Amino acid sequence: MHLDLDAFFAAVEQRDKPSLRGRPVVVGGLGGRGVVSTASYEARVYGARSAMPMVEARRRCPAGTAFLSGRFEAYRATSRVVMEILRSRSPLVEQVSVDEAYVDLAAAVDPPGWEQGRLEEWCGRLLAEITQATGGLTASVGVATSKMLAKLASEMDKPAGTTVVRPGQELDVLHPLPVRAVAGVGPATAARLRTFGVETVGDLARVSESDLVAIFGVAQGASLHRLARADDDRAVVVQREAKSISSEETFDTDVTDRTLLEAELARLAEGLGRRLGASSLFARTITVKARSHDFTTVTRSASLPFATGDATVILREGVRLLGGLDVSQGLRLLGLGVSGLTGHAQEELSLEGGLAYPEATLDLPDVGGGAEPGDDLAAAAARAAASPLSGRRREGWSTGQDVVHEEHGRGWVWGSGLGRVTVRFEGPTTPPGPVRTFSADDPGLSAAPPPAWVEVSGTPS
DNA sequence: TCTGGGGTCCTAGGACCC
DNA sequence: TCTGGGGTCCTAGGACCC
Repeated sequence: MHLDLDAFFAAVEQRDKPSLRGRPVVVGGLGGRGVVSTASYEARVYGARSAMPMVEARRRCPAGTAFLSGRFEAYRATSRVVMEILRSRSPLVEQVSVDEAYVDLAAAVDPPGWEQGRLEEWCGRLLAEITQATGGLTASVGVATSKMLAKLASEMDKPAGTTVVRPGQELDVLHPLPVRAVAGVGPATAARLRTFGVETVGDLARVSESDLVAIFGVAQGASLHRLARADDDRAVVVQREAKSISSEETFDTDVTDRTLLEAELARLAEGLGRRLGASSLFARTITVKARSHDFTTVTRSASLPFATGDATVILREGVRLLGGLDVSQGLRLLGLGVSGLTGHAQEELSLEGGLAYPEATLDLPDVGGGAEPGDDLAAAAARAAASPLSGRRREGWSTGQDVVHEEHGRGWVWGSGLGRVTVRFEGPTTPPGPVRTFSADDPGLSAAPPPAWVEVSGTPS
């Protein structure tokens, strides 16, 4: 079963503010460059749609339309109520977004059969309970033999409708639909298919798999071939772990000033650090995203040799990455993201023998783990190899990297034999210069200018 | 006043390792 | 007579979804 809450954001607003009931309501970004998140059914009459620029929605909707920026905490709270009801029916609930979920009815506590009428009645009771528990919101559901068909079914009788596609009916329902109905077919794929004369899912089903693979690649080609036949065995997955966290901001007017851009990065990094902390996650890869006045978008990313949850580390890397971009024409959007998420900061892993970070804050040259501005880096790297901590193994060793990490004069030692040492440093100070990497025996190491910070790493031998 | 924000997955090339 | 094959990781961009 697929369940979709009807005009969700707008419906919550109308529930909480009686004066909005029966009136057009548009929820979305109210700034100059905002777009519509949700339009109530009254606003859809005038052509307001999700993803439409807000100015366009304002042009179309009559006086008396409410334009709102949204109250996400209220939406999340209402969503939780609905998801709890779904989980009371089956343990296998996959929440796709705040307003959408799949439920595996085969795993239900009291699974309804396919008999005519009984299934519809079961869904009717579910929808009634949702409406009652949420203070009047409605949802639409679709039930079928696969995720794809269930989702298509849920869209067929909106709002507050139930649609069942029974076994054997799949292709009769699917094949007349436009190709856009297939999961993974968006505007670009639909346009390419049209050049081959493929308009409907039925047309798509007549294209050979080898042709589709030749045109769209292995993954998408094979997927199109199967989905066009209603061959969809994707499982209902209860919860997936996050792979990335990001935050971005579109400016009301394009920004050229690097000081302003870096201030924005600081704001974004703060938020990311907070969100990482809230979920006890740490990230290795930092990504900066920049969109220009002409809407071209570039990303720059870099992977740290360690995982971090620290906003200042994320910010420092973000500023460095932004430094490599040309902002002279102005940016309309700036974003910052982290990925390569793990549940443990490598800094916090303990060493065999009971030596644990951060208690092991030591004078760097003594442990041989790093160097300070002005140090002879080649000598420091050599000392690292000769460190008394050499030979210790870090618990949970997995990557074979990051033996020693030093930052701002504090040594973080992850002991190991150092078979080969590389010194990576960033300099000079503000703004951060480029990061350069040297191997220990590189003569350029001694000749390099004093760095702002140094990171020494090696490969365990 | 053209085009948000938060995600996932895929592809492709290059570096690097054995 | 120049230079294989398999694999992983990293980076950048694009398509797609809600």
